[in-house]
Amino acid sequence: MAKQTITIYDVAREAGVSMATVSRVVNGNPNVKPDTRKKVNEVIERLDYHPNAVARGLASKKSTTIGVILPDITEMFFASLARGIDDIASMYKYNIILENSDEDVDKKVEVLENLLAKQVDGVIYMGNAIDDRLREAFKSARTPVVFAGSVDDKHSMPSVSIDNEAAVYESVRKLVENKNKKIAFISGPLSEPVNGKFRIEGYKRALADAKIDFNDNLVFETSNTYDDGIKLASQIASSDITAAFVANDSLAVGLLNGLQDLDVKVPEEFEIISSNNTSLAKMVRPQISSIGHPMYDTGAVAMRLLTKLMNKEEVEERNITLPYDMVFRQSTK
Amino acid sequence: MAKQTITIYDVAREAGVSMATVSRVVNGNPNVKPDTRKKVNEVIERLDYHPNAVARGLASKKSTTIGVILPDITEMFFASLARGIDDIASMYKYNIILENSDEDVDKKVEVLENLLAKQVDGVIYMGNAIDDRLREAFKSARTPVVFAGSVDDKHSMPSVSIDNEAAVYESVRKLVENKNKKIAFISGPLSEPVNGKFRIEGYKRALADAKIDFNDNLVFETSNTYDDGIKLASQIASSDITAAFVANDSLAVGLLNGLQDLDVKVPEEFEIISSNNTSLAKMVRPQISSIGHPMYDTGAVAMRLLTKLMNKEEVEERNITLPYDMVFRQSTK
DNA sequence: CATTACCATGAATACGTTATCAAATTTTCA
DNA sequence: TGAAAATTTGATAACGTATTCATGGTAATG
Repeated sequence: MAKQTITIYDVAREAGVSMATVSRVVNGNPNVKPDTRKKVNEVIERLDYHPNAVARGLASKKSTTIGVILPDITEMFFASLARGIDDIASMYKYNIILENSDEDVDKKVEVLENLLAKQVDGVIYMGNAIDDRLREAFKSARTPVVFAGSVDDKHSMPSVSIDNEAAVYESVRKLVENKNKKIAFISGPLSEPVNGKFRIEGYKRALADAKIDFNDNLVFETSNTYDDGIKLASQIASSDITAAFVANDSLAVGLLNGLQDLDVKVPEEFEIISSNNTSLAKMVRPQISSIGHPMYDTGAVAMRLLTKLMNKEEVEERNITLPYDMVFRQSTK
Repeated sequence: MAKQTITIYDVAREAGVSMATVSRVVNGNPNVKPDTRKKVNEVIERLDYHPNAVARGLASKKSTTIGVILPDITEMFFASLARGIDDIASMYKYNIILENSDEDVDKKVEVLENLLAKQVDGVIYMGNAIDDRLREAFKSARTPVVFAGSVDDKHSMPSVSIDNEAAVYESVRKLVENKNKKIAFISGPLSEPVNGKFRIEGYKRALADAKIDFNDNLVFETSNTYDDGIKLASQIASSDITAAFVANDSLAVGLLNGLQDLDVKVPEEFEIISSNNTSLAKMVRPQISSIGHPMYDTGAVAMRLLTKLMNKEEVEERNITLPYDMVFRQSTK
């Protein structure tokens, strides 16, 4: 009953060839006579032989596995990216080892070492915070790494993302055009470059273009959660702010619902533009205007870039910027 | 520059011991003198030695990796389960290889074989459809498999889930108590046992208890998407149906928004109870009453069960049913 | 002090492939 | 037809670790 694992050696013996030949057949090496190929394939079929990927990995030094590090798979944004990655990965016969980092530095480094120990052929990193220790770990790894959905602000790593500065600029300009004078900037931690550097720069530039003074009191640093959006609502409602750019959809929905619970009319009395345009944005009422982040494509392109790097192909550009679009819905006039 | 991989052999030589001893130290084998352990550890530290997990896997026949098969990681329900799985997995030092199946039978079988080739120590399967071919593949695998979030209706596989029949019964009973006579049952494919068997049985039982005749025209079979919920709305609105159990949150939100767009008042004119209580349910207005499915816990418990099976520990019960709770919000009176 | 039991260690081998290189076979071409 | 070239094949050595079994050393026992 206990059918023992059948190996390449069993196939070789049964087919009357050497294991080298079996290996060639399995790997599609052209240097094998059609007759023997057929014979070997028959035996493989008959014995139901499946190559052991671990042994193969040891011998070839390739695992056909890549590591994916992300903050939290339950965040729609990262799940969408992950889906794009996985689809392209499986197209190229790679598997994905998923690791949730919770944006915890120690955990990230640990997780990376773990992945490297497993001999992954490449790593895709998602997440906004990146500290020197992690950057160092990435650099000393002999394994290609691609950032997806964010860029290392020092541009030391290959990456795929959108131009967040421009996208936020465009969003805020729209709010300005709609006659708003007091426009809030609401995001997660400003320590993350995407917020504290790129996005806020876009915000400032749009204000400057409109000759509106930047006011620190209009910058709200919170977490990217629905609940924090709700909490923020009363504070916002009791101010004279009339519009906000919100860097995350869940956060924006929280704010939206919170404001409406306080009888603030959106968009008549308050306008909102969020970032990412996850499915959430069109599921709430009023539907939220949002920066259309090509999430799936970002993952897909990142994975494609990674395949090139793993293959040591020449890549023209290591830092890829994907186009975004502005999706205006009912949360703006 | 090109720092070559340093192996257990390098450590052994440098520490003046055999590789067997190094292996013992690395694996925490108690049979090693404290002095030598210390010495070896120092060398490991100094050389920055990291055991090669692939070689280890080949030698020990354990990969400390498990496979996770799910329909689509971008569905909140599965993402939450996956998160629970991952947290427990990393607690037990396992890694997760993620595979999206898209509920495609061929792809599932292929994906499973791929996972087995990679010598995963266990598999967690999520998804509602399961055909004989896949069941056969699971059974012939010498690797433990656990179903999470669904049960094989033949109970041939270990599983962790809630009692969907009871949960739907309770939901529909609530709708009956609220004086609804025409109550719709809306779900994804009835070919999936969770819908076509468990959930609809609960629906029928609740109707029978209330002496309401089961009417096939009140059963709507669709897909679990927001858009299909929207589409369904006009059909529902033009009928005399006054309430619905909806087997999926996205679908329910689509229906809710669709109805409201048609000026149907929820819950005054139409009541909705959905299944799963993902974060979506409380993000829309009115908030949706829902079956509180312990998604994270389901994943966590499934993973814990899997560790026991991989460890060949005795398990008292292979089919675990987790408690759910009913979360009544504003979509019911 | 001699004997036994136990603990710590090392040598050698297995794990199942791929890769290298030489040998054997076939094909080509003058 | 014979030599050279090209193609196909096999023997064998990695790959980096865990594991088994034997052995030497040390402590315990009488």
